[in-house]
Amino acid sequence: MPELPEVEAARGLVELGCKGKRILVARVAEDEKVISGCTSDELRTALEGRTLVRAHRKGKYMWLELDNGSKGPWVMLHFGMTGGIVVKGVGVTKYKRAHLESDPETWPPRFTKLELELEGGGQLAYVDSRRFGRIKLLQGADPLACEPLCRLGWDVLLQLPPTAAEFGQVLRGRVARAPALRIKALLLDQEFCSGIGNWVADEVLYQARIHPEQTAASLDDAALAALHAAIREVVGLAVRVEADSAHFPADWLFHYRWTNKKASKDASGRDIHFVAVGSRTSAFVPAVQKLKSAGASRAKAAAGEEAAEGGAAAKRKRPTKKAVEEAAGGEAGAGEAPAVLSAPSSRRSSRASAAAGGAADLGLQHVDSDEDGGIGDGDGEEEEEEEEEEAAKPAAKRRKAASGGSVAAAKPTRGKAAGKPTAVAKPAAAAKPARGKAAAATAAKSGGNSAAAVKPAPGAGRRTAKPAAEEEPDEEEEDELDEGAEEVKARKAKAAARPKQAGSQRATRVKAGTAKAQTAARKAGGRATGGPKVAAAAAAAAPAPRKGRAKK
DNA sequence: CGTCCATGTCTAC
DNA sequence: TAGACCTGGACGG
Repeated sequence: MPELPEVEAARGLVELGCKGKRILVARVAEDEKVISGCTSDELRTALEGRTLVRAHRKGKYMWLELDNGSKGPWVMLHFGMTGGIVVKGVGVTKYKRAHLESDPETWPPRFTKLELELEGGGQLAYVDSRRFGRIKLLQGADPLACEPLCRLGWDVLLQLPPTAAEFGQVLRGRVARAPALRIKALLLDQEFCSGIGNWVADEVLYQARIHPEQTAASLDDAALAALHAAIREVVGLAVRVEADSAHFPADWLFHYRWTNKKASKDASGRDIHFVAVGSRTSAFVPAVQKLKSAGASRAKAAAGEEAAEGGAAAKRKRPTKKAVEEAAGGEAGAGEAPAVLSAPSSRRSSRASAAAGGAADLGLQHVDSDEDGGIGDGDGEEEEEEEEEEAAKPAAKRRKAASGGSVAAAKPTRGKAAGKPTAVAKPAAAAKPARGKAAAATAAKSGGNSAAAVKPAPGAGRRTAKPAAEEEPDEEEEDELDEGAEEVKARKAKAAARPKQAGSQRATRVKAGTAKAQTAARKAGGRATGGPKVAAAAAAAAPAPRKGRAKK
């Protein structure tokens, strides 16, 4: 999810857990989707025996510097939507992502694609359930000159133009060639600036009070200045709290946009609307973020066009969801004084800006010059964190209120999420669909994803026979299974205590998987070689493949 | 069950 | 500017 703040947090995590340590063993999953551009053996070889010197980052990409004389290769990591780093014993506390929360006992975590065993006993894993993430080797002395990285625009944390004026200049320069480009789309364009993802973009626009569909070219100086400040503030703060949303200010839109219940409202009770910009959902608050079409609508706005605004937005989002119903609703008088928004915002702003500004300066020279930096980047800001924590409390409360009773379910759900996978996945983990169509027919397609897909190094692991040797699971898999058994017990106990929903749902799912697994053969091919060990178990437990989901 | 949604790229019509 | 690519969770029936 990683958008810049989370990747930065992951970078810090990697340095925290691995910097200066030698990599004794590297296990790489047979997943040529995620491990791209090189074989898993090549990746393993590049890592084993080397010491991790540093972890660098630009935008949403991160790469590892090894003690190979800076001649490469460098190990590049991208997290897609669901990727992340887990450090045994540490990662769990650092990361708040539900899908990364796992029992410390469970190792490697589910969906591990790369696992490092470090000297001194530390262990680190790169996980990615959806497999949109990428791990690849970058050759040469300058990773920034390599393919994915060389196309990235300035990093929004380290290379944000220091002044609003400069920022405006850069932005206008880019926009000159695309007068119709909407600001949201521009912010998401990694070639323009790197690191902003969907939620950061929405948050930034919300704070800057700019409508996501506003044409970038139409933004005046004031708007650009607000945008500049908002980027600095949102990104800076998110990074300082290590991307832990529990520490985001209570008034951030972030807390309200995903409360999948109809009437979403922001911290001040204003309606949140949704529009698709560039095929991504944009959440915004029409009461604060008004769409103004250059000049012309100036008059309109003056003429009290509030309603029209809402209406327009509603129409656009129409295709999306049912949030339309409440489109017409109030707004009438809601449009005023965004107290919460402006007051605390500006208050924080000054300090946040100062901090981020410094980073930006450094960044302009060296993208990754933040050396020790990263997480707590720079000069003392501890006090501020405390403050954020304070702010976060109300956030949690409000969130509950906003999402109705669903929160009650959300909590347990999480628990379930953490528990269920292991239980269900254990067996699944042992399954590795083969490439053959025959195998494809039987094996559910979850192979490339399982922790067990992590193949031990030929030397270190032991038998790495051909996929043919499907019977016996790797020793490490066995360990896992054993280990899992106990946990399953514990979890069941817990499950019993929590709302029945969770339990029954789980059962249902498993069954569903079975049924589907039998029918679903289709696209089992692809990654995950390794062989269909325990295909039966797989069929029984592996979540079945979803059919084409061409949403229409 | 089925349907929709998701923190991100990448690629065709 | 729509799909594709993948998988899991929430929710509706």
